[in-house]
Amino acid sequence: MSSENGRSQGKPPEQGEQLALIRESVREAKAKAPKAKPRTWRNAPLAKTLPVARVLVDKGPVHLDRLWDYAVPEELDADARPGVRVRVRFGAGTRNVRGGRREGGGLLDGYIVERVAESDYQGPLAAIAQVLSPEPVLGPALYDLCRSVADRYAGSLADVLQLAVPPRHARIEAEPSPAPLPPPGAPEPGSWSRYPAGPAFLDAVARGDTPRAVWTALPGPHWPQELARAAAAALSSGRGALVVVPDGRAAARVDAALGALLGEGRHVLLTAELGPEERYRRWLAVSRGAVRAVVGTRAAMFAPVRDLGLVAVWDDGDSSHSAQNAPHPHSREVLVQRAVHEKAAFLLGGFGCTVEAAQLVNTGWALPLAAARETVRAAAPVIRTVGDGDEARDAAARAARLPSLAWQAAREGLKHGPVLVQVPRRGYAPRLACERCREPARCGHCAGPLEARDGDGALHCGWCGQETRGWHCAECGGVRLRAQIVGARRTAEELGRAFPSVPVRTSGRDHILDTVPDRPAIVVSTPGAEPVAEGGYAAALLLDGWALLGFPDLRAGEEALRRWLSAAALVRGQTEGGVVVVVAEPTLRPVQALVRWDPAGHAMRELADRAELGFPPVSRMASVSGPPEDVADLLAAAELPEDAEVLGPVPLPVTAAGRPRRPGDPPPGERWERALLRVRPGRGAALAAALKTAQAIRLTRRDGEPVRLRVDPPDIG
DNA sequence: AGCACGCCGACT
DNA sequence: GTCGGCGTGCTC
Repeated sequence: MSSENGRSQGKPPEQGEQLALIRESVREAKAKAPKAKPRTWRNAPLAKTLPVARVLVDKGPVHLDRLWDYAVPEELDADARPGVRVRVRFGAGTRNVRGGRREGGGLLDGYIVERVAESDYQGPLAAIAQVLSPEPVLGPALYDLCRSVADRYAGSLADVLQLAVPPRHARIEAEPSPAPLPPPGAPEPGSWSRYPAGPAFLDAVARGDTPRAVWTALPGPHWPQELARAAAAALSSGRGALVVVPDGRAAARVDAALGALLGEGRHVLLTAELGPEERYRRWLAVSRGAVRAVVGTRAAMFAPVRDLGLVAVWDDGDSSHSAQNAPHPHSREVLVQRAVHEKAAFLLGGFGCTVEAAQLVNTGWALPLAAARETVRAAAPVIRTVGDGDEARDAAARAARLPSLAWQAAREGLKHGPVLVQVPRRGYAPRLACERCREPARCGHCAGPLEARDGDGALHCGWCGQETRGWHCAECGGVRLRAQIVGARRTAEELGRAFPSVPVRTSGRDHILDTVPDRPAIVVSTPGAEPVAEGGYAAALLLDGWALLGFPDLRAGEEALRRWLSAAALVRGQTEGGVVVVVAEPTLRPVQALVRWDPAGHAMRELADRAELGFPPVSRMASVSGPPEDVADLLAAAELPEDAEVLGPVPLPVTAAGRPRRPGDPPPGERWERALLRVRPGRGAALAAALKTAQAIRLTRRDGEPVRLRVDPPDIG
C-alpha cells in the first residue's frame, strides 16, 4: 500500500478538474460585476445573516444543472440550513408581469447547498416557499461527491442525487438515532498476517493514515473478516469506514463479521432488500454520525459516512457494481474519488483482478497487497484442465455429458465432501445443436461450438470466430438447428443419474442456497450463486468454459477467470486435497492464469494489451447512441478535446419486437447508431464536459431527439 | 420542460 | 385594429 506522505501520493486517474476550472472561471467573471443587494418581489423581511440560499432544483429541466439563488425569509432562517430539502417556485411564471407581480410557476423540490450573503443575480430573488424538513441530508461532502460524479459521467447532478439521497419518510426522520458509541480498540491482524504487507496496512489505517491497496485475496472464507478488520481499524482511528460489495449475500457476510468483531451499534448494513423505510432509518443514522461504519451494495457507495477513514470495494469485476440508473456510476470509480477528496484509505479486493485494479497499481496510485507465492499455492486447490472435445470413455460419464477427467474428479471428491458443479446460466450463450439428433453444432475448422450472433442467421465459431455457411449435422445430416441450453436443472438431473447414491442440490438465480453442509453432495450452481460449503468443497467442476470465453466482449477472458476463481476459492486448498477441473482450452490465457492462480499477472497482461490497442482503462471512452441524424448532429456540435478520436458511428443491432429489452437497447424496430469517442486518460473530464454541453444545447433548442451518452460504456468489443 | 414575449398574417 | 401562429429565450 501507499501512504499519504509516501511516494505514490498522486492524482487519481480521473478528476472533474476541467469542469471545476470552468465553473471557477465563470464564478470569477461574475464576481467582477457589481453584486446586487438581495431583494425580493414583495420586500418581505429576510434572514438577518446570509439571506441568500443557493438551491439545487431537483427534477427541473435536465439541462439546468446548476444552482439558483433564493431569498431566505426571516421565519425560515433557522430551518433553512445547508443540506435541507426545500420547495421553491421555479419557472417563467414567477417573473414580474407588467405592473403587477404574479406567483406562477411550479413548486419544485430542491436542496439548499449553501447560505451566502449576496447573490450574483441582478434581478429580484424569489423566496424559498417551504423548508420540507430541517434534516440536512445533502451535506457539503455529499454535494461535492455528487457534483464530481455527475461531471465524470456526463450526467446531471439531479440524476446522481437520486442515487445518493434516499426519499424522505417524515415518520422515520422524527425518530431519534441511537447515541454514537466510542471508537473500538485497534483490531488484531488475524488472517491479515497471511499477507506480508497485511498487518502494516491495518496499522496504517488504525494510525489515521491513508494507505491505498489493491488486494488479491487468498482463496477461502476469510475475506469477510478481513474486510471487517480493515473497517474496524478505521473506526479505531476515530474515523468512519465504508465497504461496498456486489450483492446482498456478500453484504450479509461482511455484516456478520463486523458484528462479531465490534458487537452491535457501531455499523449498519445498507441494501435494497431492507425496504425504503428501514433503509432511510439506517441512512439517517449514518448521516447524523450516530453510526460510523457501513457495509452495503452499490447504492451504499454514496453513504454519507462522517470523516471517512477507509473505503473498500470487494470484487469490482462484478457487473452489479455499476449502477443501473443514469449516469451509471461504478462503485470502484466513485470510491476512488471519495478516497481522494475525503482523504481516506482505499482497499480494492477480490479473488480476481480487474484491468482497472491493475491500472491503479501500474500508475502507482495504489500498491499491491498479495500473499507470497507459496502461501497462494498451498491455499489454492489443484487445477486441472480438460478440452471440451475430450471423449468420455466411461458410459456413466458420457450419460452425464462430462469428460472423463471431470467425472473422475467428482467421483473422487464425493468420497470426502461436497462437489461444486458450475454451469452456464440459462440464456447466457445458447449452444446450438442439431434439431433432429441433438448433436452439438461444431465448427468445421476447429470443432469449437457454433453460435448465432445478432440473430442475423450467420453462424460463427465461438472459438476461432470463422463463419460457417450451409451447416449440416455431421452425425445425421440434419440441416436445422436448435438452441441447446443445458441449464442447472438438466445438469442436476443428469448428474443425479450418474451418482445415484448422492444428494444433488441446485443453486441459481431464482433459488440461491447460502451454504451447504460438509457432507458428500453434488451442488449444481450458476456463476455467482455458488453456496459456501462449511468445510470447503472437496472438488469443483467448471463446465461453462466455452460459454464464458466465447462471449464476444473485451472482458470475456477476465470475466471467465473471475467466475472460475470465485468458484474455485470455495474449494479446499491443495494441502487438504481440493481439486478443480475446468473444461476449457488449456492454452488460453485465462485458463493458464487459473492454473497458476495468478489473477494479478493476468490483469497486468490484459492491461498491456489494452494499452497497445488504446482500449480502456488505458484510454477513456464514451459512447453516443441514438437515431443516426441525432448522433451525427451531436458529434458535429460538440467541441470535443483536440485529441478526441471518433470511432464510427456504426449501426446498432435492431431490438427484435417482443424480446425483453435491456437498458440501453434502442426501442424495438428503430435503427440506431452508436459512436465511440476515445481520449487519453487525462482528458476524460474534458470529453464528458464537451458531450454534456452539446447535449444541453440540443435540449435547450429542442432540435431532434436527445441522444444517449455513456461514459465507460460496458459493452465494447 | 413550461411559459411568456414578439413579430408575422387573417379575421370579428 | 387584434387574435393567435409558433420561433426564441429565460427561469433565481
